[in-house]
Amino acid sequence: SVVFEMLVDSYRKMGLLAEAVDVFLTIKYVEFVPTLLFCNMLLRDLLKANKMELFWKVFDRMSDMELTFDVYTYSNVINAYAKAGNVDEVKKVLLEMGENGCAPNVVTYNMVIHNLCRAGHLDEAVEMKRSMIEQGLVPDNYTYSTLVNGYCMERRLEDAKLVLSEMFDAGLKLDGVACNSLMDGFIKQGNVEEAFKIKNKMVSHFVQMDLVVQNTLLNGVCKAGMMEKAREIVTEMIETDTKPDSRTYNLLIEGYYRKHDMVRAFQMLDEMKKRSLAPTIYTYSAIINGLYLSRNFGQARAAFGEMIKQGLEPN
RNA sequence: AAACGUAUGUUCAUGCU
Repeated sequence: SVVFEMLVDSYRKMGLLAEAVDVFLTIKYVEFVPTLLFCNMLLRDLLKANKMELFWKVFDRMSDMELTFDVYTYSNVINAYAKAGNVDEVKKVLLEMGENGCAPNVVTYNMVIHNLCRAGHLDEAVEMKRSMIEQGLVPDNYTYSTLVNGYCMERRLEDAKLVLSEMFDAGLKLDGVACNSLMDGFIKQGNVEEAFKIKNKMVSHFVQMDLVVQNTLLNGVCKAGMMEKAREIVTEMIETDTKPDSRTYNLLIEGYYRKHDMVRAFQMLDEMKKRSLAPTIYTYSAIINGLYLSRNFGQARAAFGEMIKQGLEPN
């Protein structure tokens, strides 16, 4: 069995998943049961690589073996159904695992709650939080942040705020991810001011301003045309050693082109390249839109050509 | 033998609405 696992492992690590699965499936004719961890890692790789047919083949074979699945196994199954957008099956996994003697934990519930939120079933998601408490589990930062984000996606910002206070009342410290979801929610409603109020709250609670938060705020000010404020944010990022990424520059480029300032937009593109950040399809989209807006169709076409040359696929 | 090793939340572009 050691040789067997080494063989499958080698294939896995070389990214030859089809081969790994082939070997795995020969188990039927061999007289041993592989370890659960080993199977779980194979499932995880198949999920990551989007090889869903292989995933289910392996899972079916696992079901035929003398294995008792653990929470990791079921997490993989949940992710598999989630990938297919099948929320009903996701919920069923929760019941099934209970029947099979594997009690769902906080992570399992969080995954289900996340998928309910994604499907827009917020009431069910909240209900799910209630039942996890009934099971003696304690909702954590992920649980609350997921719900905050769920409400934000539905534009129910007041409800989102309530969850945030609930989290705080539960004794959890102010969570940067939850705050970011809320800020993003307000920004998408055009309410930059409210977003900055949340930022100030973060500062007063000593919550780290990370790259994601700064990009969120930058998105707000750039969309609002507040480019002086945008420069301030970037300066603050550099001072606090939060390295801008390609999204940061994409947002700046977008902000400037919306103001018909292609000179500064191109300056941002240069600065981005100087920091050895590769332009993405978003970068080129912004540049092309800007050039189109200023009626530079030739340059727009040239930018498109350059994008192709960089090996970026137009979508 | 033990330990280690596998699962969960947030940010960017175009058009139509």
